[in-house]
Amino acid sequence: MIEEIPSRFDFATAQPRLFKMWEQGGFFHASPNPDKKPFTIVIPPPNVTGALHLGHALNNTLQDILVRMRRMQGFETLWMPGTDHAGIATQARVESRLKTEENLTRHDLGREKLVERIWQWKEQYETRIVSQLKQMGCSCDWERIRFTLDEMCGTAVRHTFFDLFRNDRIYRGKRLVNWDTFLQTAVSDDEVYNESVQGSFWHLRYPIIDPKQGEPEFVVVATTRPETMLGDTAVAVHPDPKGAFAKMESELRDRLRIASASERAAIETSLENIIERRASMLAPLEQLAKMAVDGRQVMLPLASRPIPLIIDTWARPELGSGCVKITPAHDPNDHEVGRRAGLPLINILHPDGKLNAEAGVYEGLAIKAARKKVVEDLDAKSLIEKVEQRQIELPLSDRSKTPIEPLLADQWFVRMNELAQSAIDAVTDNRVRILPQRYTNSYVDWLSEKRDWPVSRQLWWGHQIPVWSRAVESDGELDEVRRELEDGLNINGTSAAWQVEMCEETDERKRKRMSMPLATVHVCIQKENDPLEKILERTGFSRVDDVLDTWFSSALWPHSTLGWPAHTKELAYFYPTSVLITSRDIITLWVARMVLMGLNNLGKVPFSQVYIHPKILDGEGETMSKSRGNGIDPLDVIEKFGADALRFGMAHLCTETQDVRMPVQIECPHCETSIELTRKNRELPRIECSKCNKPFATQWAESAHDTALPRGLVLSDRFETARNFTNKLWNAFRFAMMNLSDYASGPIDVNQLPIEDHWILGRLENVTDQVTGMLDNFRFADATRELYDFAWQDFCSNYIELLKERLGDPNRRSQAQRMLAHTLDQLMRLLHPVMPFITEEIWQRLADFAPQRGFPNPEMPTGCLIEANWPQIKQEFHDPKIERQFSLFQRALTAVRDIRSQQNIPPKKEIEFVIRTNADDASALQPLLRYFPFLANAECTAMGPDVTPPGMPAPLTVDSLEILVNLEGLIDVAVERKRREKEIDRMQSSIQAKKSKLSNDKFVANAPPEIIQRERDGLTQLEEQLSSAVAGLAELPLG
RNA sequence: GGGCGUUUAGCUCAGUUGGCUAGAGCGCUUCGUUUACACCGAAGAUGUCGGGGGUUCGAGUCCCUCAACGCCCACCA
Repeated sequence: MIEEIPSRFDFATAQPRLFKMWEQGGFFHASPNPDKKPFTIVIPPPNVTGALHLGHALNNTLQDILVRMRRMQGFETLWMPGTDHAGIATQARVESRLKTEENLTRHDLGREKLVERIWQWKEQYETRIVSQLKQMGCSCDWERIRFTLDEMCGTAVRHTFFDLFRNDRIYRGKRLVNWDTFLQTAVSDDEVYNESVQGSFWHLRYPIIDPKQGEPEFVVVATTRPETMLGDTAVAVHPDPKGAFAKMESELRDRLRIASASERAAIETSLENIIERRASMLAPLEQLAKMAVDGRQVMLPLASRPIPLIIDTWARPELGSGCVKITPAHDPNDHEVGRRAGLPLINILHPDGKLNAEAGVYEGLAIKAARKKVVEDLDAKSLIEKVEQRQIELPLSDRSKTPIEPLLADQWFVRMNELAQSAIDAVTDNRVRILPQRYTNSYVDWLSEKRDWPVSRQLWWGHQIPVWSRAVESDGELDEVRRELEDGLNINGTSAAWQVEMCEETDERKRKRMSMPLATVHVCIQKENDPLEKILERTGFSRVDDVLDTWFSSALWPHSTLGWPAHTKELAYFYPTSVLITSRDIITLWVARMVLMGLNNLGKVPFSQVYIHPKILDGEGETMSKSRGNGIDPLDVIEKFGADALRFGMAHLCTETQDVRMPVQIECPHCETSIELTRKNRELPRIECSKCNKPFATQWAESAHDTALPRGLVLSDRFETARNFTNKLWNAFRFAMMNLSDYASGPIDVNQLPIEDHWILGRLENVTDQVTGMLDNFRFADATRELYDFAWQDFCSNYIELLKERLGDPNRRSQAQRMLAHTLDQLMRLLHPVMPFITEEIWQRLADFAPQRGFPNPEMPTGCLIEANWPQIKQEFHDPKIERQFSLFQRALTAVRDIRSQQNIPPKKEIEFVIRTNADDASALQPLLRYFPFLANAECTAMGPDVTPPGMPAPLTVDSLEILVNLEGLIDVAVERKRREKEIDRMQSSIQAKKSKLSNDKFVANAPPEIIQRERDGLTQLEEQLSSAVAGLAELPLG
């Protein structure tokens, strides 16, 4: 019979079979049930840009653990699955593939066709992601799967946008955006990264118009982007250089006072620089500041435009020339300066990165060419003071890897003032708790800035902004449009709303020159395909092309997926959700926005707890990513170690730390040797095995030569422990099967249970209590550790070993079988959330042999473990006395084994020993003595306070026990002497430490009495043990 | 510049409110194939708890300080 069960768990066939069973059994599906309490988690929707990585595996494992536990605890449990359309990321992927495979741009294809292509891509990747999640065992309600760009989410997005628009929380404004000239779209700040490159720093001379006696001829400004000078509209100088220098100096001196030694040198250097600089620069800067106040101008070279000299604190006297050119349309800081000073904005760029008509003769040149030409022309006029070479931080687009150009563009914004405050309040008054708590700081800090949220993106993939706009050129036209909207169309604000955006530029001539309309009228329509759309289009309105930031729809995820704005029964029952589990990098982007949108739309926070899990780094401390070649695919781990091992491994490393390191190996497909992946070898298309010397392919394999080779799995040996654990469980189950063939159900008589049964029942209760509490508090690593130790040590190594003796005794066999079935059953329940597959498999097979089991009376549990009851927390068997006695037994066992091992006594050689101990412990240990022959091939011949030591006693002391093993005829005197001397040494140093502690008056006076008593007792015991050990050593023959 | 975190065995990490003779897994050494399991069992070795100072009867744990590493945010004409 046992031959039918292989000695290793065949996870590869069990996983799909069990998952199908759960899915078909409808266990994943949740629907409102008034008899139960709801437990809801919404999945952080993975982007449809690619496959899931190990971070997702961690994130989703943790969610499934909670979901499965709550389901077993009797909650109506909904885990809402779905994916995110991930706006720019997805569009960029599809566009770049279009380029490489078909040499087409999105403009060749057109909006509709491109979006169609992206939908195809989405289908493909969504399928893949869902399959990955299912292979991991994720018990989401797959019938409810959503997509942030599907119709249901779209309705929620439109309602939300309309509501914000109507309540004046949405506006259009000019804003400098990070413009990607390659993709021709704005990208968000977090899609920009900086690269440090060697670059030039040009110092340009702008001639001063009509310099007076004693005034300089030029003002010098410095820049890394000289071509932007064509858009300059001022030169700024600090209004009070003297005050600025003084302030800097005093600040530095303050810092110097409290600085640490290591900081001192740097501060002193900057202090010297400031003082030196003030000496040479103060007078000229003050002169320039005065000229600025007098309204003087400089001549902008090449463009030959006079531009004003202005004062602004943005010009920092300590930097560069102390003066700064102001290009409001192409630099975020300059834009602010321009706004303060009322400067005109001159945009010199086309969206494709070529210069426009404002650039005069430079029109049509790309930025790079324009820069070269501008520098040449300035040089020809001797207007370049100097060129420095230095390290420059160059902003690049994460999507196209091309330089970012700040560009002024119309963008839509959400006013954050009140919304942000509501989200701050929700956390500060604990309606939402973020764990670990330290992350609340970044959440609150970020929201506190209350910066308006730019929500428009110049993309085609996303929720198109539901606004129709019309430019208005005169006051009369504006009145006419107003009348039409108010009277003609009778827009009353319930299903459409409108705004008038007046041009910031009041000078009509300038406005016309910059072709800015007097005003723009925006109409927002709540419902899709409203007839109003057509009417507006007939009257000169056109729809805004932009789509919304992907986070706009993600922000609605907890309620949009439940059907909002419809008043569904799901929404009423499952919202607010219970917990959100996510990673720290999207606390601001996502978590904060969900909170404020939940409050805005429903008046309730979307979840009460947010658990932030650690980030997984590779063995060198770097972020894992596919592009770096150090990313682990969860499917590789599942293939090699099984889904349960993946999950256990993930949960096991989930401590409260912010990062976790995981060394990455690639496995040779020929001989299964693991080869460490390092910075050196991780980007190779093929690797040669260090053991069998055969080559194999990696993810980078491209040439036919390489792709023909078998691919190595990218893994981490950190999953081996978990895999071994699954196998240990499997074999414990095999053992049970072997011994339950004649199982007969029936009650277990509590009064007849031996001490080891009391002990395991107590442990079971304790572990249930611990694990439940730990999972309640997101202490996943602690919970798995507890389960691992209990299952491996207590259950397998101790309890099963002890049961073997009873199972061989016909009189005691049936009670032992019932205890075995019960304990295994309970253990499987506790492990199920972490390792659903193997536990379900074992549990079901256990039912074949022992359908009715339980303590003290047998019951017939439900068919599937996934819906079985979570073990109850009782403390009936929790008994410290029994725990202590059992631990004494275990330590005595180890002691006897130790002697055997030290003395090299063959395992088959039976040995004898006696135990000298007090009457209480002796009677407690009595029932366990029978196990020594089984577990150590050793016989305890006598026990009690006055036993006579055997012929050649080898003493060993454990707490209150003195164990004397008879070594007659076995002894290696030299080894034994050494062993005892070592033990005596240890005792002596221990005694010394205790003595000095107890002779310290202050310790005796201050320490709590129980601590002192413990020291005294310990000392007495040690001294007794020592004297007996010394005596024993003296008796030892000399060899 | 502001905020946060980490530093404990060769490696990856635990160590709740100070009471520790500092633990686990992997790796290492020795022994073992007795029918659950060699993805196993038994035993063992390995630590100035990053450095220095302080508080305390007592510090891996609390405070100060120095150092190294990492993350986030801001800024860089």
